[in-house]
Amino acid sequence: MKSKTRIPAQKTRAIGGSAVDAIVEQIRALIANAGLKVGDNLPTERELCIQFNASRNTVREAMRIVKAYGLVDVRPKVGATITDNRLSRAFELFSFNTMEVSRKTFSDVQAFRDLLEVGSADRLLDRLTDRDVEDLYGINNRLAEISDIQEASEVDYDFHTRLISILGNDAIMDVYKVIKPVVLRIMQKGKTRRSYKTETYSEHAGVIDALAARDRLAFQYRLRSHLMIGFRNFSEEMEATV
Amino acid sequence: MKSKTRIPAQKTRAIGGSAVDAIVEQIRALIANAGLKVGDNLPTERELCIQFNASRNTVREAMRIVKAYGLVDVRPKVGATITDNRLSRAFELFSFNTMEVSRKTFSDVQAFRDLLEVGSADRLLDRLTDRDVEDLYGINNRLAEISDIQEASEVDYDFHTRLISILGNDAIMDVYKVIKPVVLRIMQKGKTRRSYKTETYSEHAGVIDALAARDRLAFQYRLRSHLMIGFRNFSEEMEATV
DNA sequence: ACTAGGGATTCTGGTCCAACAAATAGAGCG
DNA sequence: CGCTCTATTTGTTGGACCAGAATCCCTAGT
Repeated sequence: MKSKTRIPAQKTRAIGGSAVDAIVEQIRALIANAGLKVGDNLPTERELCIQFNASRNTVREAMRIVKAYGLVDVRPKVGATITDNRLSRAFELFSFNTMEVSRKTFSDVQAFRDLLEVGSADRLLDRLTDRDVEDLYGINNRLAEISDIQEASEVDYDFHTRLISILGNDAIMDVYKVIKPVVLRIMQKGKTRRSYKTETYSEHAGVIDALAARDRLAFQYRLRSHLMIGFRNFSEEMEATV
Repeated sequence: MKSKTRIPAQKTRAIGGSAVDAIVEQIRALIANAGLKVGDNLPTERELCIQFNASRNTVREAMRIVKAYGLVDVRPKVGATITDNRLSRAFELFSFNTMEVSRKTFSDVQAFRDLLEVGSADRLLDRLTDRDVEDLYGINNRLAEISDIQEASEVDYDFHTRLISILGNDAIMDVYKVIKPVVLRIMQKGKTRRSYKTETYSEHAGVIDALAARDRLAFQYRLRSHLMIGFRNFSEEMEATV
């Protein structure tokens, strides 16, 4: 056996996790503990090799992950610079538009939206202002003037986001932003089968009417129906393809 | 110069993009064009090397990305199996938050939890099994045997996570994982003022009792009270400090 | 002859290494 | 001031070995 001074990360890593995963975690910890801010630089790959006792390939694979997470921007000669593009990276995950959202993902997300949008009716009506109603009508009217499905889905998403924004809850808004790509995909799916200019439009209008009339039950009923219709379309689609 | 039959990917790659990025794109196209569904397998790394005309390390870095995107699940000897964990990965990007919990963040997150936990009572009771009740009692009993606040908070979090898990909704579970750091801080804050061995414990027990009795209203009332108590504590704390 | 068990083999991802290529920040020079 | 040149850093390559899971194959027992 050759004389090696260092013990490979392979041997020392915790059971169950790969060496790469462990190093990803160490890099995260490094950023957090060293108090590195946006614009600062990480040590070079070779320095990290020494520091983490791993080969350069392993460190590189870990760095790829951290880069994919949008935490660093790495350039030749310059090294890895701290950034924060996590939100935009989250969107990129779903740029794999060639692959369909799986059925379970779809139903989970729709159930989640039902919980958020229908479930928050009380607080929604508490905080509702005339301005909110105006905006919602305005957004919905844009739907009737659009001929592109992609664009119509964006407007549809805007409608639901505007609805949720009434709650004034940043945590919920952030989550809504993250699931935007999936929701868009779901909406596009629905709009290939239905005429958004008439059906989606009138369903939205019904929801706003109920809001304006402060009719909680009507609001919940119409909104839930609206979400469920999309679900039925998707289900049939899946049955047909599979 | 050695006689090489193949031209390195390094040379042939498009301007501006790395070879790894190009291969990620090709894998993506492969999944789309071959019509691979969840459960199917990708070719082996060595096969992909030949197919994409790249070295194994390059293919591996690309595969790491695809894996990080939640599109495949890679296991030794078995290979890369198609999955769809993209939503989960998208949320994972934000698990890096270590920011301070402001008062608004606190109240937003608690309202969010109320929406998720109290709002899903119907479906929760639909899906509830004896096993769930057993587990919840088990977790809660651990609370009485712990003397460390940090650890008690973890158990408290486990309790609420186990509760949510009854829904069988991956999207909601993922969201819960994301807000874990904030929730833990909230819980720690609450537990410095109250005795978790008696108060938190009995509140949880009350919630489980209501579940076991299939009493929806009692469940919602007790769970909401439980969440609100924490809110009141934190509010006072904040007033005092700020 | 047939089947179940177990051991050997093969295949695959995981890690490591030592080069070389390409890009570029920065030093040095005209 | 602008150019070139060098040193450093990331990017890519090909080759090697390891651990472990899947598979095959041989043997022993019925």
